Amino acid sequence: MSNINDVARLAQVSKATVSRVLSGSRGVKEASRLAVLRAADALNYKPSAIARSLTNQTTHCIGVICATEHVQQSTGYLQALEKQLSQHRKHLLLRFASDAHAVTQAVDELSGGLCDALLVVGARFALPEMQEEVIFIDCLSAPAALSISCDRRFAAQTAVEYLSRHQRRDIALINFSGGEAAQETLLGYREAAENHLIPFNRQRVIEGESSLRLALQKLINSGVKFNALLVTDDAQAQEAMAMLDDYQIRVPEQVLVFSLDGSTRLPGQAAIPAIEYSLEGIARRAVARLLGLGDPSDRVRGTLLCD
Amino acid sequence: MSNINDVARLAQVSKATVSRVLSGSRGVKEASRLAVLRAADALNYKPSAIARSLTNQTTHCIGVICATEHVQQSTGYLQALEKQLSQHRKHLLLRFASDAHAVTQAVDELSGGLCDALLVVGARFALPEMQEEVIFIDCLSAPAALSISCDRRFAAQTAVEYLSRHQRRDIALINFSGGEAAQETLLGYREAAENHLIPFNRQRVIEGESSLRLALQKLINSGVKFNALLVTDDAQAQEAMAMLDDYQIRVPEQVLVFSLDGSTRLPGQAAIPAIEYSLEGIARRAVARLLGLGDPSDRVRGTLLCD
DNA sequence: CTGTTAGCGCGTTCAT
DNA sequence: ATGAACGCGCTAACAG
Repeated sequence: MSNINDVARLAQVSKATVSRVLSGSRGVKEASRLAVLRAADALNYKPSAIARSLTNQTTHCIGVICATEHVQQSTGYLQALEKQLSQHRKHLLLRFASDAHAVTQAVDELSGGLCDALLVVGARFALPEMQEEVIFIDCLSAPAALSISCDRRFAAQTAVEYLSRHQRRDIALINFSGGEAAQETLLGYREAAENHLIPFNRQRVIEGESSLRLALQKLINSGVKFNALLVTDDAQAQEAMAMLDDYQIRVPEQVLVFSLDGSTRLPGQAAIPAIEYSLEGIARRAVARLLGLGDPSDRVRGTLLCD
Repeated sequence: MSNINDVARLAQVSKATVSRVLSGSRGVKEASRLAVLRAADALNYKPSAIARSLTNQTTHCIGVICATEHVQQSTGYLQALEKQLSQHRKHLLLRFASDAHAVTQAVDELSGGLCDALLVVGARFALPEMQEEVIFIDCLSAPAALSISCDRRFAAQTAVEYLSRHQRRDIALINFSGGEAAQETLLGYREAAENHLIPFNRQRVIEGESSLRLALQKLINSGVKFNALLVTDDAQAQEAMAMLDDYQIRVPEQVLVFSLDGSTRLPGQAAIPAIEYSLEGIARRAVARLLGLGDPSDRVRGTLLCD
């Protein structure tokens, strides 16, 4: 592979001029400009990305750590992210990690100057603190200031309104097990209920259970009536439906299951009503934040999705 | 971020010694070894991957260009590849590309010294020649010497044997539209048929049609009888089944559809018999080839998959 | 407008 | 065993 010196020699100019032409090309005589271009072309010269990185202290690489539980979910994100990144001439360095330890390790290995920044996607587990420049997408337990966060309050409100409109007023909620996401969701749920004159019944809200099965079990055991069930995502919805089926409770006739996040749903999957977030929108914001643009307090609003 | 000079200064040795200690070479007094280690730890020093790359002329990055038509297919490959690559301490630079032009562009952008090698996955379209170091996975129209290729002959044989065992002896084949893959598949089909005393009927083999619909149309119009249908992959199988349904032909009672490649099947998808290739095995071979190991003529054999 | 010089951070001689 | 010096390929600052 030829380097900048070869081009300079062939074009009869100095390295600096070659660099100027190929980088910002301002303030260069047209004659030498052409000479450089011609020489570069003749030698099939490609500037070395590494040498550039060393000088500029920037690699144009963004590390993406996929911590998605169900790998299928990651595909949509990856595609959306890659699209946004390549539009900004950034490269995507991919890494999968299925637990906190693996994430930490991935962060370590990617932060030897290899990446300009990191993105962690879909971590459902507790994450350790990190000093690197990291943005979190769809992660629970991540500092809000560094997260692309969904407007969960809005989602819950929208869901309750939809259900109310469909004469489902006994709405149960199996919430996130904690954190801001849980608070906001509950807030939206209560607000919308109030607006629609639906009395609040604490027994219909399950929080803090470690698994959906336990939560739903608790709900059913409590004996409280419900004809709609709000769950936090599609995976939960699937589980819930399977379990309701075991209990001979018909879906959606007896209980309408609603997913508060159906964004990573696959084409062939069962269509239950859900709030859907635009992966492209999320990716766009994430990339904007990486570039220092965008407002951290800005939240993504989902769309009601029902056939 | 601290650099090698800082460490050298703090450890009261020269850069060279620091480098020796951290690069594992022997011949360093134990005292200075410890001093360096201590200093590096104190400064939280990480050698710069980029500076290393510049001197070593190797980045440990492998570019992966996903040209998969249905993006869901890529997930399995990506996961398998990332696993193998990270085991060899390599990084995965991801790129999606949906046509030949996009692939070319991706190759261009990734080959400025940024990657040590490239991997193209799942291209179903014609690819241009490229001079970079590239390995092709699951691509049609790629030089055999650079491909991780499946033993299609074996797959077709296995399929025919399976069908014959299930009393389906009128086996139609909608083959690849050309290339070595088509030849091998046909070869396997004929060999197995011969072994099982199934007479060969050219009308049952459709080749060179641009789409499955056209091919199947042609097959049906020809009026030839068939009670089994071999197609090249799951996407084709889905289409075929939809079309057979339109024709009121019951699957599998009247026609058993068999997919010659069901590797990237999703969990929830309809289970038809298929040959499945181990994504891990494929990824392993691909990485081995990148590292200069492995035998180019070695082909991956699939496994019969039926519920 | 252009050439020269000095790094970016590290690995690797080559002397000592 | 170890330090000084050079080079990887490129860009930025400074002269001219």
